[in-house]
Amino acid sequence: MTVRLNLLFNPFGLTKIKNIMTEVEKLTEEKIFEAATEVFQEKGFDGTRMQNIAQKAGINKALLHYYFRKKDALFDAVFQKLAAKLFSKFAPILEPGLTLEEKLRFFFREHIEFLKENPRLPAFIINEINRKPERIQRIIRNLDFEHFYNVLAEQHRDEFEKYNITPESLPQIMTSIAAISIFPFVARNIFEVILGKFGMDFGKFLEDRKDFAPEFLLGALKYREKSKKIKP
Amino acid sequence: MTVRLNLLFNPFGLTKIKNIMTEVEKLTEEKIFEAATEVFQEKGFDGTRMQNIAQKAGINKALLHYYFRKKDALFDAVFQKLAAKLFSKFAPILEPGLTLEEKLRFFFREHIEFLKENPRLPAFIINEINRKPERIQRIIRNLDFEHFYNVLAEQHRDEFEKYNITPESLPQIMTSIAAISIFPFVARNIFEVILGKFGMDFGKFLEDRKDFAPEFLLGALKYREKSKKIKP
DNA sequence: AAAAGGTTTAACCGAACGGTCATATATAAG
DNA sequence: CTTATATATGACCGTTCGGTTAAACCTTTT
Repeated sequence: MTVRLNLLFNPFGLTKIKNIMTEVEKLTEEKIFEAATEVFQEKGFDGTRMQNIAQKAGINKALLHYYFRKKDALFDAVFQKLAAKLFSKFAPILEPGLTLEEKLRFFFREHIEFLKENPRLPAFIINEINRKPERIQRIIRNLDFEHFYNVLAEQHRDEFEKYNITPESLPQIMTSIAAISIFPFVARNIFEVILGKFGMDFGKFLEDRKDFAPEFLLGALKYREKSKKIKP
Repeated sequence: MTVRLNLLFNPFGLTKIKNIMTEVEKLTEEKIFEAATEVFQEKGFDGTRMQNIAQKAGINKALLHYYFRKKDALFDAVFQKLAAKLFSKFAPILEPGLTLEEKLRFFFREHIEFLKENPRLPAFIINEINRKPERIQRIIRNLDFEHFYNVLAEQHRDEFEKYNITPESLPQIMTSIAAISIFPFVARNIFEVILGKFGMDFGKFLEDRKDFAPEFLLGALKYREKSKKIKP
């Protein structure tokens, strides 16, 4: 386990081969990783101090460098894991047996719920990507989007036809779906204050959004259906 | 002018009263401010080095502290100006004489064009707010949202009725509008790579979006009109 | 022209940071 | 028990950073 972890987290060098892994070691490495995940999300790469992570993990700073030799290495491990976590939540879109409508309702409900549990995740990923775009490119380049599109178009050929979803408009629609779901969390601090001015609760707003978002999106799609003939 | 600038930028202390301001001084202060605006947007507060700003402004680091005594003070000045710039772009929504449809089309076109010219602006504001939420609260608390809502509801009473826009759904709709317009810029580096995989250009995507966004949103609103009777 | 006050600079300072090292402690193997 | 190896620690190092200082320079006032 530790070997596998080190291979994942520290791909650049000296993964020590150990026959047996002590329970303590596993705990320490996990404790570090969890502490780092917290601090990096809260403070960002530049704002994070190794001392701070060590403190939160309840260990010495030198021990931090014993497990993850550089700040970069530790950050990369955390970033990669969190990015995968975020992107994996789009996977259910490809599950078979559901109509497009059903998928949309399911997606928004599950996605917003997931983000409620990981509210700092999207802003963290987005900020670090803006700070150093190479990070995401390495991750995204390995994903097979052509496959993604083909499966989706195959599964929903009729609905794509009905709603006039073309290879040209699909990116616009997908972007809007992601935006509607993610943006409230990214700009949470802004909306929270504004909503507060009207005596509204952000938690309530999010609960409402689980229903509002799919209805909103389906409305937009269905209207395309109506106006399809007018503006082909 | 310098006095006014210093009052704005450096509200905590010693605004030197000068009868006459030399041309050089104005240039220096402006040069610093512009350099700081660039660097802060690119690197964020934590990633920015005062030495780097001084270099970009073509001056000495000590002179930087002569004009803006602390990094915080310089950052606050830049942040406040940029935040105002970003939020001010929502103002046209209150202009009289246009229908809701016209406003939406106008807003998306102008807003996306503005963001094309200031692509780093939204991500910068959002990140720094997440890093230190107090920043935005000070700014937002002074805005009169009740007035905003009243004017809007007054101007478009018929359309609000027609599209079933209520005090409860308006935040959802406004959030979605902001999201659809801003999010592509915030997550630009992600979308750019994905679009590239399909041989599509991000610039073209944005141009398309100026038309797509309002149609999309109006579709969603108009569908509400249709289904209003079904689910009141 | 000389005094005064604002502007610019090079040199400097202390604190904080990422990272290392020597050493100690714990664990497993022979 | 002894040896070897992995794990943990406190002290330490070189560098970088935000910020300061003292002195030089320039412009305006008298």
